[in-house]
Amino acid sequence: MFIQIEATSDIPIYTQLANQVIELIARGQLQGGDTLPSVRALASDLSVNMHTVNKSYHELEQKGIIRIVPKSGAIINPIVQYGMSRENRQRIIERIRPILAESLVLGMSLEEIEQLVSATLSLLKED
Amino acid sequence: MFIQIEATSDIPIYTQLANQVIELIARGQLQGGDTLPSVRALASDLSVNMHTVNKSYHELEQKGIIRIVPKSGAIINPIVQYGMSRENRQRIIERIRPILAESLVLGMSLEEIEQLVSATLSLLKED
DNA sequence: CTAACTGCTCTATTAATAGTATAACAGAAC
DNA sequence: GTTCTGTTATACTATTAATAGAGCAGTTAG
Repeated sequence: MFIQIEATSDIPIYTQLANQVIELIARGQLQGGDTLPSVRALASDLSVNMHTVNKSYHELEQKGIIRIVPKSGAIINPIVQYGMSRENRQRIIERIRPILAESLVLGMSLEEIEQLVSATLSLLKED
Repeated sequence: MFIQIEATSDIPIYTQLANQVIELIARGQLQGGDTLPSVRALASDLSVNMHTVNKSYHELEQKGIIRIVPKSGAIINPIVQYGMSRENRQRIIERIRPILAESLVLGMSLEEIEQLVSATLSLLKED
């Protein structure tokens, strides 16, 4: 698990952590069935508090990305193709919408924005 | 100016406000040269504190979307086509990247994501 | 079986952020 | 000249982020 936390970032540590786990899954370096390190182990590894890692794991669980088995560990859910619920889809739109609006206002064309999205998606698939 | 604030939202008021101004500009309902209401007027209008509106305006100024003339008012900058700086572009990517990664992990295909982006961009252009 | 490890809970503290509130300053607009 | 403007300063409350330590109870490995 290659995870790096930037302490100076304005992004909360537990969000940075969740985002990086998500990227590892998107990239295939973590797969359904794989287990995440214990909250204590990862906290120690990152020099971060146990509760911070715990909060991160629960955020991932709430998103439906992992499941947490009490007294045992955190397991990555398999990616369900075509399993995107309307709620999830709506949540994604609400998060992406202000960013797209800002891109338009900053002078990007529709084509430029779509190209930026494609490029970023490709980036996520690289090793 | 049709702006609505959701007090119960987990999104800060000043962010909601800035996002809605940005959408109004993207939609063409606000154009370069137009002025925003005074911080006091808008604060009173939205039943919100003056400092909250002030913070919102400064966020918009920092993004390069408006300029604030001291003792005068806030004026919307014209949209500069092809004026997207590398810094702005990078900032957009960093914000959109974790959302795209999550979409992939939740089971969306590349095509579905690109379609969702296009649909959201169209939504932003509607009246 | 025992010991180590696990997620979970509880309590506490510190620091930062969001929002409100009031007041005052000085320039702009009418 | 009065009103309105953005700006600054201070203060207070509430919430969140992060750390810290302790303990509980189930799981797992030796």
